[in-house]
Amino acid sequence: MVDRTSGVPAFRQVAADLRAKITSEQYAPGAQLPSERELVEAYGVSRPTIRDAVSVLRAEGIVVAEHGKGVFVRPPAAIHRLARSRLSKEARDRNQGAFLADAATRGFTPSTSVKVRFEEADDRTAEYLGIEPGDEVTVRDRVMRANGLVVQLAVSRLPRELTRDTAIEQVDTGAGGTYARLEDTGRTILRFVEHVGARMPTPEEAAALQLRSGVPVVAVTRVAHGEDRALEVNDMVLPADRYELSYEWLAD
Amino acid sequence: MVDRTSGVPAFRQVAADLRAKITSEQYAPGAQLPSERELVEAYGVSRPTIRDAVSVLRAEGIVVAEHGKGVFVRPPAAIHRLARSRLSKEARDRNQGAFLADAATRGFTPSTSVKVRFEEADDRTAEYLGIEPGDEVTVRDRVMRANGLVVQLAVSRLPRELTRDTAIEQVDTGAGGTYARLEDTGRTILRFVEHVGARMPTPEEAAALQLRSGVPVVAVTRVAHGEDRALEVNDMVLPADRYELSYEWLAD
DNA sequence: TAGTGGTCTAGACCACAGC
DNA sequence: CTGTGGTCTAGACCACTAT
Repeated sequence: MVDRTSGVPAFRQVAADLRAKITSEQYAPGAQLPSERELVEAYGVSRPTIRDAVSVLRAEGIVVAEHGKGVFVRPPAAIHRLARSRLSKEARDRNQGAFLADAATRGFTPSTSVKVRFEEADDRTAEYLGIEPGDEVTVRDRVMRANGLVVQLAVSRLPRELTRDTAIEQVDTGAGGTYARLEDTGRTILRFVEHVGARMPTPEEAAALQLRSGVPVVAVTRVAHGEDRALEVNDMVLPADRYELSYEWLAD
Repeated sequence: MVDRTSGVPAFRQVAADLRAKITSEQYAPGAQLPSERELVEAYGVSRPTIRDAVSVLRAEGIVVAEHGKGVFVRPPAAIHRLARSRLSKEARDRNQGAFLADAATRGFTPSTSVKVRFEEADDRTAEYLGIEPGDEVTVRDRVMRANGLVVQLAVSRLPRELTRDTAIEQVDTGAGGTYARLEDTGRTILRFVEHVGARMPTPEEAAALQLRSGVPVVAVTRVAHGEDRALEVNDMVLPADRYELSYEWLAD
């Protein structure tokens, strides 16, 4: 039952009570919550109020609703750790790039869909690549799947002049991937910089990644630098409930 | 007006229409949306339906509601870049640690509240620190502010045996911070590992960080390793709309 | 005082899951 | 078929902001 004199909205009281029962494992991971109509009885409020309470927990990502079945405590997802050291030259030479390198060390079957297009650099891309806005860039738009499930979206952009007459402008870049083809042309990759942030997905991303509500995405922008210029900027989007990034460096 | 024959729920149609007007800058960043009652007229649906539509956009973090004033397109927040190279020994020696190092290079006035306590290691902490669950750990719980605004929560845990009779068990650890005191005892920090993920904040975190709805947090777990063992595990929580982490490494 | 968003009710009907 | 969540209505009153 809710306290009508406390000043705290009824739906927040219900949400807090349900949350407490979840964190105390009175409702364990995977367990079903009482139905909305049962909660109406239990707390003495109307169904829209119960739905407001449940939607708070859904936005927090701690429960999921399944139409026709019920509301369930979200079980913790299996976290994949992506170690960035996999981008070493040695690892690149062994296979087709960072994503497949990761697949190889784990048990899953990777697949990738690639679309190649050309566009004019926007301000942000131009800044990262050290070129002028409007300059032509080669865009490799990739959807990566593990066992058929979409797990990552990635969009690479390179100055067109670096990719002309190379397999980078083809869907299949061959062994070693984009980075190997860049090195074929005499460009050496010396340094990587990654910028890591998080945000809520766009509706398109939520659909592509099959994200449940309340799950943010991790947005990674990786810039590959050569001897005298930036060679590639790669924008990656990963579901935050399935991935964790690991970085390691020496203290001095 | 909504299309009642499409099968798409009315509130999603309204949300999609408003979202399109926002991304096309018909409603520019910072601009006020029409009031809910005006939207009721414009789309020919009831107010709860309009509120459902707006709450979709709020969960996506693209609008913010201000009680008594209106609903506004969220302007892009200023992003602070936290470069992890600031953890070099040189930088540590110059000041009191990573957070103050960051403040020094920017214009803001930093302040920190610290609470020290002791507890038994849980499974996760024990695993990171290479100790047994139940072993005593020293916990430094910190709230970091920039110009008074809470910008980061951090909880450090160290094996108690490493901190006994050191300033690490005091609120003020002195020049160079925790890492410098560890090195005073002859422990050298050789390696850092960071695990980066994202999730929706708990209600406590949302309150402490003054997070608006629809803003995730970036969760960083940093482990500092010495010559033969892990010395510290630090769990940090940052608001994703204000921070971005930068990592840099050499390709080979 | 007027306008805004926030909360809440008591229903109704629909769509989906499972027996 | 029953029970579940999903959508929607037409109001009501409250709390906050600004004039």
